[in-house]
Amino acid sequence: MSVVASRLLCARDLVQASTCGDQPWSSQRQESDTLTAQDSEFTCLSEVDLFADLSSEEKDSLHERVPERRFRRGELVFSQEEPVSALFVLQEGRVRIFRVAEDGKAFTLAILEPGAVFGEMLLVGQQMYDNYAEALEDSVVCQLSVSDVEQHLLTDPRIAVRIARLLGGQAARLEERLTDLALRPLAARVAKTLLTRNEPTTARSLGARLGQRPAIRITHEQLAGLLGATREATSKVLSEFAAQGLIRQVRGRITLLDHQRLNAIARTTA
Amino acid sequence: MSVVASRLLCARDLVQASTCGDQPWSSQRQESDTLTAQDSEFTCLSEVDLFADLSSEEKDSLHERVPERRFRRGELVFSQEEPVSALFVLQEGRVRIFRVAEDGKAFTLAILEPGAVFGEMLLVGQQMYDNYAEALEDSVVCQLSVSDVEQHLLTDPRIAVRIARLLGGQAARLEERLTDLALRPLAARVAKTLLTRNEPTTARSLGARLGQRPAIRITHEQLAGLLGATREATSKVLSEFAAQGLIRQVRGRITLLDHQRLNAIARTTA
DNA sequence: TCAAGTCTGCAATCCAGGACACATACGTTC
DNA sequence: GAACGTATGTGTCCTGGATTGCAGACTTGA
Repeated sequence: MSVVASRLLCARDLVQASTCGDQPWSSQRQESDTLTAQDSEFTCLSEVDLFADLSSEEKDSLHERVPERRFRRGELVFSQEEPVSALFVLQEGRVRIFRVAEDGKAFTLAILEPGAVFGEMLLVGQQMYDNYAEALEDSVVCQLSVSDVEQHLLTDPRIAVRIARLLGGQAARLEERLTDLALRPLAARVAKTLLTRNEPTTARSLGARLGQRPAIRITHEQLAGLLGATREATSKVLSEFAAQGLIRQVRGRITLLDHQRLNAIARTTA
Repeated sequence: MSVVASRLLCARDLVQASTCGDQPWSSQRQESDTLTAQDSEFTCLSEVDLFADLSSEEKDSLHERVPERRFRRGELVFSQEEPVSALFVLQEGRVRIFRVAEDGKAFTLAILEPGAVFGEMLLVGQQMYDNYAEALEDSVVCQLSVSDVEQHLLTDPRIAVRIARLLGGQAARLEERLTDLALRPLAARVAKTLLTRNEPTTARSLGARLGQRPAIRITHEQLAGLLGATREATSKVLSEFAAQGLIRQVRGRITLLDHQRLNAIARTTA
């Protein structure tokens, strides 16, 4: 049992990544183009249901004190050397939360899309986390400082409930993944992950909301890290899926063709 | 990769279990005897830090409306047929939370000791859980009904924060287990689990607090279920540990002898 | 337009644990 | 104290994935 090697090194020395060149969301854009043009411009706080209960004045006032930070692909948003000191909202780009074992192997806890909140453990005082967060592409995050959090969030009962809900949902999903990892073969986990990844969970997958499911943007390696499997094994499963017409693959993105059968595979046990 | 078979059947038809005969906590008793004699008599609410912020009057008032329920060893506290409809506090006995896959294999999410709160997902509205809860021995639980919860807990900001903390801690532990399952060999997981099980986490492991660590009360099979491994594989690891003088085993209980080396093994990766 | 890095495919080999099949021992019961 | 159920010890065989090594296709930056 083990996992993708993606040594930390990879994550580190990628401080080049041109700011121009690649438009990370380019393809998504193509597909959801007809929608609102400003869907990559949201204010950190709107659209994030953690703050849904705040009036717009409150949001504005909070928003003013929220610095925005940019990370280039490969950069670490936080790590052990630079522990979580704020609550983050991913505004643009994609971020991977992961852990690294002593031997360098990594396991991915989550791959976040815009609208996601992370660093939430800060909220509940749990600090002992050796989690890392890496920008998978050039990203923009807003960070609420600890004091912001304490003043505006923990004191507000409406938000406290939202936080509880957030963490509850998280725990639920973790329980699910844990039992899947324990009880299901790789193929099932692959299928399941693809299916959930395909759902519009985050705040702004506008295109998706219209049934216009875009391709899932993920590489075999990223998927493997999320599954606790090797890239090779994951690739094999995906190839088989493709051969059976369940999915279509194009370098870095996967389109689901047969939800039905994928679902069946996801429920597989032995 | 897979797991203990303990078909659900086992959990069901155990409706005999003598009420007299065995005193579940008998051995613990022996070891913490010198302490307070009423440590198995706590009021559901005191000692449970979820309610720590309530005044004793509040606790009393709440306590009156809290029915106590007894379950015999093997009985299900909740299941899919009888979904979670309340928030439970384990007062006496031990309860196992688990899930069952389509093929009958089970994975144990937690084994709870007195003072533990469960059914917490109810708190955050998440309902889609196919979790089961089974009494591992004759047990007593208090149950707060949904309306109790809504009136007294969700509305109270102090408690909302406690809930968030509870769920946060849970998520943290799940993340840990998930990455361990993905990255560490069985032996490491066994060692780690033993070590954490040995810590006094729950509200009342009074004996333990004095460094007087009692034996861990768990069978190989239960441990295996918790680890996502087979009973056989788990047994083998434990035998090796015993042979190396790391632990001592007596039918149904395990005593740790060499925390040092166990810790080293727990950090093992390949 | 070329070189370097990234992503995916493929195959051979290895091995931790799973699946089974028993055997023994302990404890509970009557 | 006989008998059954539960807990543990072992052994064999078998397989899903891990490991390793490499090759071809795409992308991207300069």
